[in-house]
Amino acid sequence: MGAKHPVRTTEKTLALIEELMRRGPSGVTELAQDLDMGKSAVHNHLTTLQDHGYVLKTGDQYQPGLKFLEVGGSIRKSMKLYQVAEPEVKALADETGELTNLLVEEQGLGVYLMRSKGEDAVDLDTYAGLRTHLHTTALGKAILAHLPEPRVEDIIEQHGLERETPRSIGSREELFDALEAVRDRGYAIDDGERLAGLRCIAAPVKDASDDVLGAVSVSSPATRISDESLHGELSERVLSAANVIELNINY
Amino acid sequence: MGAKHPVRTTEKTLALIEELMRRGPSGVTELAQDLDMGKSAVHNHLTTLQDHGYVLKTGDQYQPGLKFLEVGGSIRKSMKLYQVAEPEVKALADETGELTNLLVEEQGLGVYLMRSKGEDAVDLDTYAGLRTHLHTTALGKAILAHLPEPRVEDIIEQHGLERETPRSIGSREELFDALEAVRDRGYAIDDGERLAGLRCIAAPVKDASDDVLGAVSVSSPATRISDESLHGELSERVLSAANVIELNINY
DNA sequence: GTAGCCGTTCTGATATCCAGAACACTTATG
DNA sequence: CATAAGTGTTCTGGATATCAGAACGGCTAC
Repeated sequence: MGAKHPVRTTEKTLALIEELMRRGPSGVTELAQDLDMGKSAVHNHLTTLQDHGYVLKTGDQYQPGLKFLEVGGSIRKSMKLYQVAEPEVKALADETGELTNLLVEEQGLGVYLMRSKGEDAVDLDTYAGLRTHLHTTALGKAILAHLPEPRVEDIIEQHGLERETPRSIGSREELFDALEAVRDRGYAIDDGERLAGLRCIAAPVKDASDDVLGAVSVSSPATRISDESLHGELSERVLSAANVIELNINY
Repeated sequence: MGAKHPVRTTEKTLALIEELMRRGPSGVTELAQDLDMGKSAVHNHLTTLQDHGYVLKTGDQYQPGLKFLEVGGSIRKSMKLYQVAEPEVKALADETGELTNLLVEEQGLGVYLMRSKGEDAVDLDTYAGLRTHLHTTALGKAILAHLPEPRVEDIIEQHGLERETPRSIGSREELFDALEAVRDRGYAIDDGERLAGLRCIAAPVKDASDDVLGAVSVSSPATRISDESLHGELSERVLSAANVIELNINY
């Protein structure tokens, strides 16, 4: 997807922002070294970004500013799926007491749109905006299972099937078997594949023409959740939440 | 705060992003017209941003992508105040059943870091990342009241004191009187100043050296909240939440 | 006191951005 | 069904803005 005529100056600005994110508050000299740019160039970019609110300066340290949250928050708020799913995902967290999530696919990756913590929820280090490989989570598998097959092939091609933990999916065959199972059951599970001792169960949200819009999940420590409840009450709850969202999204 | 040597190309990229936010999904030609740029320039910028995930293309329409949420979410997650305040603001919403908020000051404006909806919460169109003038909300007044006076003068100079509604603060004198009252009471109120029929009550969060870090608030419809509870139970709850955050933030 | 950091400013050679024209394609329209 | 008018995309070269490097001023350290 490489641009035919990329704007190199813009790419430098973006690289600078991402470096700032990685490093946190930083000085001009260290950034210039890490990015192989002159100090003056870095300084020009930083002050320009500062003028527009994207970068803050405190003392001699620069850091990314909350303007990014404004842009991101505004985009999320404008998404129909978020608008109708938000109260349902929250309700699901309150009902179950667990951690619930909403994921969408963008450019072949999963993006968490929100999470909601119930009373007894585990504390994962996911956050709204976080990106993840689709084949490594129940949420992602729920989405992949309902994408057209050529699309899935594209995504594998683009992002690979890196095995994140020993238990996780790491081959094309494993993945397609898993997706088949998801379609049969109606929901996807993750039994310690991403994090030992953590179980997730996820259901897809589809629109009127059966295209998948995203997925909803519940995450729970394995100690708290029996096999029966995993495939019984809990899956019912997740499927029901997904269903309510589907109904509301099609008016 | 104008940069001495602004990077004009970067400014064009940022203008493009903000235009995309305002308009939602847009075509190349309309963007070029609105921004007074050539079509090829707009196209080059868009494809560059797309390569890096900041812009998405569906059909012939471009739109801003969730990468902004990733950057913004990651910044928020790295903020100490957010980490310790998040569970408290949520607990405050559960206790009171109302809408609760967390605001910080950045570049003279208020930025909502989060909001949490209790069972009976009103539905405002605020969202995480939204910016607001400090003098127009209880949250903002709670912060202004505890900033050094020269800083407050700077902010007035920079952003003015536009009156958003007839009841809201619109002069330097009104503001300083209000801030004095906030310091006396310990909390700030907004009685229909921003939205008719909406009452807010906000308390500042300060660090060990008494610098203000942000503010916490509860928003409630006036019909549900008497004068006694406003200045009694409810203010106690907000102050208590702010206090817990202060304790936790200083270890 | 002076050596070594830092961020900031300045300059001009040079890399690159971008207007405009041409192209490919789809959708209106007579 | 032709053809006109819209779209996004590609290409080019001359104008322009970017950026390396050097110089500056303000720190802190020793």
